[in-house]
Amino acid sequence: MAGRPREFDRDAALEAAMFLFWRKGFEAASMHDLCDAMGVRSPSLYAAFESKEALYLAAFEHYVATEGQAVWDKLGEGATARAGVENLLIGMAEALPKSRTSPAGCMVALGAVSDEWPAAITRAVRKVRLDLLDSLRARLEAAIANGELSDAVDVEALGRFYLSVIQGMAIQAKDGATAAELRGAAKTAMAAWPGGA
Amino acid sequence: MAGRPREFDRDAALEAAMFLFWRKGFEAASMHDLCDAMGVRSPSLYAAFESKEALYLAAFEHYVATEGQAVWDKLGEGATARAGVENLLIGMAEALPKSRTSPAGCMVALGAVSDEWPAAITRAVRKVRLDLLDSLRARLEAAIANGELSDAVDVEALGRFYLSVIQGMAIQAKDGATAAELRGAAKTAMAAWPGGA
DNA sequence: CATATTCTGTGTCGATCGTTACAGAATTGG
DNA sequence: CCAATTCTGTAACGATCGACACAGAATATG
Repeated sequence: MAGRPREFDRDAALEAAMFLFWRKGFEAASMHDLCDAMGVRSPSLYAAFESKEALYLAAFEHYVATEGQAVWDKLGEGATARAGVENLLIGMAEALPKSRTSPAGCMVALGAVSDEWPAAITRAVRKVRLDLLDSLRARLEAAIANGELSDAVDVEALGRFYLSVIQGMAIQAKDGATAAELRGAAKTAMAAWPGGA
Repeated sequence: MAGRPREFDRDAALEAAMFLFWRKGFEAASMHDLCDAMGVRSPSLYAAFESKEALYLAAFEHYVATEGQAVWDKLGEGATARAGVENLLIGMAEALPKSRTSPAGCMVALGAVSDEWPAAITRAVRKVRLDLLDSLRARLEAAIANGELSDAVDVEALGRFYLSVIQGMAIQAKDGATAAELRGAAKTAMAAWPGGA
C-alpha cells in the first residue's frame, strides 16, 4: 500500500465534525466551518469523507454509537420496566443540557425536523427516533409479559408519551433549561406510570 | 397619496410565506421559493417586507396570532385547570399533524432550535415558547390558589413537564404521527396530574 | 533510485444565496 | 396634460455555498 500518509486523525476529525453538526445542524454548518473545526483542508476532507452529506451521516453514526447509546442503554438498566424508563428519563435530563464537553440538545431528537435536509439524512435520523420508540414499546411489552404491568395498558400510547417527554426536554435544553429543571419534568412524567407509584 | 397601486394582496402573500416557512424553516425556504409561493417578484417583496428576516418575523407573528392562539386559548377553557391542560394537549394533538390545509408541526415548538438562525428570530421564537410555559405556570398557580391543587405541587416541574409533552408531540407530528397517536400520548400525560384522575 | 500512489495546499469552479439598480408602467395631485 | 410618486419586471450584483483541478510533497514498493 503506497501513497503519502494522511496527516490528520480521521476519528478526531469526525468527532469535531459531530460536535459542529450537533451545535449547528446540517445546513448551518458550512464546509468552511467544518474545515476549521476539523483542522483539515477541503480536498483532504472530501478524500476522507466524500461529501458533506456523507460526512454528516458518518458523524451522526458516531453520535448514535457514543453519546446516544450511552443514554439509551439506561432503559435496560434497573430491575423493573418502571425503573428502566425512569433511568432513561433522568439520564436524558443529565445529558441534554449544555456541558463543558458537549452542546445542548440531541442530534437524534432535533435533527432533520425542518424537512429539506437531504433525504438520506432525514431517513437515517427518523429511523433512530423510531428505533427508540420501538425500544420503549419492547420494554413495556416485556413488563406486561412478566406481570409488572396490566395487559390493559396501552403500550402504544405510553411509549409515545415517554418519547414525547424526551423529545420535548431536548427542545428545552436547547433553550437553556438546566439538568435540574429537566429532572423535574422527568420525575413528573413518572407519575403517569400505570398503577401509580 | 400618489403612486402605482400594489397588485398583490399583502395579507394573502404573508400567509403564503407563513405556510412555506412553517414547512421548511427559515434557511431552507429560499427567496426564490418564497416569491413563487407568494406570487410576487422579489423587488415587490422587498418593498413590502424589507428583508427575508423581517418577512419571517411578520409571518411568525401572523402564525402566533392565528394558528397558535387558537390552540393556546384552550388552556383557559374548562372549569378546572386540569380540564384546561387536557383541552390544550388534545387541541395540540389535533392541530399538529399535517392536514389538508396546514403543514405538520409547529413554528413555535420547532422554530430556531438549530441555533444559527438570525438572533432576532431566535429571540422572538423563544419568547413565545417561554410565554406558553408562563401561561401553564399561571394556570397551575391559580389552581393552587383556589384549592384545586395542593400547594405542595411543584408548579415549575409540572409546567415544564406538560410543555415537554407538547413540544415532543410536535416532533412526532413532523415524523408523521397521526392525531389519534398524539391523543394517546396526551391522554397518558394527564395521568400524571397530581392527586390522580 | 525510480515509479506508482496518495495525501496536502492553493486556487477556483458553477450554482445559488439574499438583495438591489434600473427602466418602464400605473396611479394621484396640480 | 404634467409632474411626482410608487409599484412591476428584468437583470444583475457581491457573497457564499459545496465541490474539485491541479501541482507539489511524502510515502511504499521494486
